[in-house]
Amino acid sequence: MIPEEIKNTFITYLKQNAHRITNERFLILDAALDMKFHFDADELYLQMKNNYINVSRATVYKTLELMNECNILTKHNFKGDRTRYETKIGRNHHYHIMCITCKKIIEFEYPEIEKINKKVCKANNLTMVDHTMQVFAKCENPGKCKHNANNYN
Amino acid sequence: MIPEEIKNTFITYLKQNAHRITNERFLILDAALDMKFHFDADELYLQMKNNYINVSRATVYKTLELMNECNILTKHNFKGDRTRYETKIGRNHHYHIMCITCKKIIEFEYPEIEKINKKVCKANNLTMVDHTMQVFAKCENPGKCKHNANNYN
DNA sequence: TTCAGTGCAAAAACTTTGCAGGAGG
DNA sequence: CCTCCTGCAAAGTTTTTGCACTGAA
Repeated sequence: MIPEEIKNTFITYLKQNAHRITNERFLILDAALDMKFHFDADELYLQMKNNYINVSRATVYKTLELMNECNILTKHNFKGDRTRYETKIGRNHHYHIMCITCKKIIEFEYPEIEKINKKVCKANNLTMVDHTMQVFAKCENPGKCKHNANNYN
Repeated sequence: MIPEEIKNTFITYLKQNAHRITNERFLILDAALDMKFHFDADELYLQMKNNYINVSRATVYKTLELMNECNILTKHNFKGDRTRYETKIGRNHHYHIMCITCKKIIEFEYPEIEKINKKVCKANNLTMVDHTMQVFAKCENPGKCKHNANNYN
């Protein structure tokens, strides 16, 4: 079930940009919101297939891009890894630390960073639209990671 | 001409990790240091070819990875674009704003962000190794970007 | 009715790998 | 002399595209 507010955000964006309202787009939005953590296009496609929701890979890629454009999703890249997505809904802006030892990801919030970025953009006659930060770190004792983190995949 | 200090950093890293000291690796290091801005593996490969320095693409990819590991280079990704590299030599850590209107890139320094990240890592029993941030912004009047920026490519 | 969206497969773009020959330690 | 490195081509991975058909407006 897609929250009304998000659905409206999506519909508004589609209409404003002369995109059509299609059932596939809502199926993909719904499935993306169900993904608990970061995911990539192919994972979402397979997840949907698993649930007998058949849309093509091409449509998944295109729709994720639309959802990124209207700020329902953020894209992340961790140094050359495939592009991963994350829904923004109900979440404050946050950053990612990847443990280079165990590949797990820790998230943290730090509102001041957003303020800094907005300020710098303004000083350059720009309006900030989005920002992402990836921090890479390692455990003190490799092989025995004790930090509290999510699985990457 | 590769600065002695960088050369030594590279050699030390190679030796410590049982990698061999080869001529190709120095050719690629040299060429990478000559690149003025961000570049990707293929651009570097073609640039070298242009200068009649023949090494294979595979070797370029592998060597860039080594140079990243020993902190001579940083990797960046701008939302799904290909992996781009940047030499760290003689530069403070800095961040990137990409104008989504004209695709140009502005760099800025802000040492406090690094401090914040180190602090957060420490709080999670981690040691920060690296970090990258990409800010996306747009001009006030699209089509007439007046900010002072570098070409992306 | 019209034109954007879809699915499919094929292509493109980027990166890694296997292997045979060559060179560093 | 034993490995690791290199170059090449081939394969792998991820993403985009062309095209005929379908369906939203």
